[in-house]
Amino acid sequence: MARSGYFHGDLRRALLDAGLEAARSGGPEGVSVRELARVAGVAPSAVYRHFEGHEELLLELALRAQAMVADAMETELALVPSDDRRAWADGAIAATGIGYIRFAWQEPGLFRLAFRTRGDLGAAHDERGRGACGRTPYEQLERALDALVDAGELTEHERAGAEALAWSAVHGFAMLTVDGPLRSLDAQTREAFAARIVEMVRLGLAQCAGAQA
Amino acid sequence: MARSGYFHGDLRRALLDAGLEAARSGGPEGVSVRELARVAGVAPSAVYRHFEGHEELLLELALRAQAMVADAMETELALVPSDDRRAWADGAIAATGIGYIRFAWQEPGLFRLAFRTRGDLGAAHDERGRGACGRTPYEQLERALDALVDAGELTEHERAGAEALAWSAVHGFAMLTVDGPLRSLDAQTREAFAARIVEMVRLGLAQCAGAQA
DNA sequence: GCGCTAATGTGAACGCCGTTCACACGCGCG
DNA sequence: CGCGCGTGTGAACGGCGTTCACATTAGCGC
Repeated sequence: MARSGYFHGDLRRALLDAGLEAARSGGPEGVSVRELARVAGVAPSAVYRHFEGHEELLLELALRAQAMVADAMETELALVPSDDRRAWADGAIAATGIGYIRFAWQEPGLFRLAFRTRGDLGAAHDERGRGACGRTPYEQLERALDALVDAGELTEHERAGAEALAWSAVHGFAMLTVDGPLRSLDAQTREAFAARIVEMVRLGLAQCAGAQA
Repeated sequence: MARSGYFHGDLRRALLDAGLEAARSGGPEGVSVRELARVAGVAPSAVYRHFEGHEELLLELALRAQAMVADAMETELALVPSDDRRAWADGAIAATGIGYIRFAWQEPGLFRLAFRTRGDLGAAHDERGRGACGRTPYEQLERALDALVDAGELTEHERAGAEALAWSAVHGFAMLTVDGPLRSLDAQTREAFAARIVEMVRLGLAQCAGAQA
């Protein structure tokens, strides 16, 4: 993709790729307009032909990173045996959480980029946030929760708002362990905690009286 | 505290106060060395007589904000009737979580400043993070968990690592609702979810098989 | 009371950042 | 072939964190 003279040819893609690479090593803070332009071999102002500005660039990159999270979840989901509906549902909700958390550990920079927040729940179903698996991370969660309902482990009433509960616990744990106060936990303890978090979610969803308004 | 001529008199405190004010309205991003210097009526370089740099300034401010979180928790704790040991323990763990979450809603900027992460678990017991109540937010959580053990609701085994679980769920929920995808929830739904989160934690701690390594 | 030292504040400078704008280039359509 | 419009350029603006030589003065030892 070396540029042929004056024009680049595929600058938008080049910038996004450079952005992901920059975030991989430096997190969202490591993504700067000028740096990406430098990597792409282009003047800083050229970036503005393809993105409104720094913020929109980060937003686009975040969606790409979210797609990667969705696929990381999919990888974990693939390991769940699907012979029994109830076992699959249990496995699915766990795999979804564990996939989220493992991605955070393996790619802390991209994880922080993906969930740098900003952006309402609208992004939960953004096409650009879907991975090769065809779903966004949020949609993966919805799928696992639906499976719990199908398996009779969750009532419709309990189901309402379950995304918020599950996401909160798993997201919080990921944040605290990625660049938060729990970041220096050893791998073994970390895995054990992750398992407890996921178990807590499963129990909490099912047994909570569903105080939903 | 108007400066008397060349010297300020109490610049460090003035900078910290200005920093909290800036973070209150603009979050941690709103805290800049130059801005604080401007507010304090001093040259930017003067800041470096009192702080190593921007990062140390933010760290110091974060501890101050944490102290405020601890006191917010204390306010909630004060409402818990203490006649019955078991009821108090239940109330305490809930109040701790709710205090954390309500603070996040009331002072989103300061909350984001307080838990901008960076900084190991060492900060959990930092003297500067203690509020008027004499405890850091983490120590408030420890206290509530200890109460659960005292009341016989939690075994010593379950108690191990319970901080991580509880903190994760509550912190995650706070993050998602403060500036995350769940930020546009209406107040009523938000409160209902918060209650469910706290209930999930209580159940999850007690009934989890404690997969601690 | 006096003079010196060390602490504190100044102002200019450096290199980074995001962003803007007038301008240069050249692909592809008429 | 000519030209328009999409794309890239380069210089500039203001803001940032940070540094450094220098100015000021509080407070201590005498």
